[in-house]
Amino acid sequence: MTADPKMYDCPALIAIKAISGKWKTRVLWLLRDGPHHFGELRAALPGVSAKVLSEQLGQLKDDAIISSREEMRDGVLYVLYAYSDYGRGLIPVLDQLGAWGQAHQNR
Amino acid sequence: MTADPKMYDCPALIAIKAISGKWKTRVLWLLRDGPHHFGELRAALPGVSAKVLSEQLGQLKDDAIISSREEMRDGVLYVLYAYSDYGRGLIPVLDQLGAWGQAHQNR
DNA sequence: ACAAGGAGTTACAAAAAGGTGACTGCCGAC
DNA sequence: GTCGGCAGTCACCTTTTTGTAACTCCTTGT
Repeated sequence: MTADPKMYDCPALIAIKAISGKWKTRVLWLLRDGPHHFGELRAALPGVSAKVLSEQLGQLKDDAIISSREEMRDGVLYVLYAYSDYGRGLIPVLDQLGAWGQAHQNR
Repeated sequence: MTADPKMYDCPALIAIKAISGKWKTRVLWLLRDGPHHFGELRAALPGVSAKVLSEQLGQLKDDAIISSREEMRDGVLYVLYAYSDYGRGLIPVLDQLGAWGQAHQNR
């Protein structure tokens, strides 16, 4: 990835690769108003499978955009996902992307 | 697409769908400094096939981000691709995406 | 011991995206 | 009329991404 010369010509592609995926932007959208655990995300995203959600959360974690912490509640384990400080830097970008997307939708 | 309720929750996804594709951002990058014809784009993007380039140019045209016009030069037909006025509105978004991508790359 | 709730994982299947090589259509020069 | 340069298209195949269903692990309460 870093060794790919074609990538150099287009830094935007690096950003896109980090946030594209059928559910990633939606997850990132949901996490704006605070941490959510796996089951909440799953319930909020009708149609997502545990497998794919887990994969995409893993990729967002690998990119350090989100982080997770475990929490015991009532003897049951919850894994909470939230933006990392680094990941929060992505929010303005997502906002601008969203603004353009919305305008594009009803053009 | 417009009828998909899940889309509503995440306008950023609409934008991403419009610009994601292995070559779209790179094409958009090249078109910043003026129109280019098919063969030029192809030569500037080592590894792209005529089929896929043609497909992606078609999608960018369908989204009205770029436009094309034909031109005769030396008895040979060239098809020039360039940003549309509407598409130029995407440039600041790509810039911000690129800035984040670059920072992300060497984090 | 076992049930219940949460968080995944695994093997497999389907769908979408991208790639290949050969082919077509157009136009003007020879 | 045939050749060369440009802009694609077509049928087919490979790779990547997403989806499905069944299953595991962990912890506390009964």
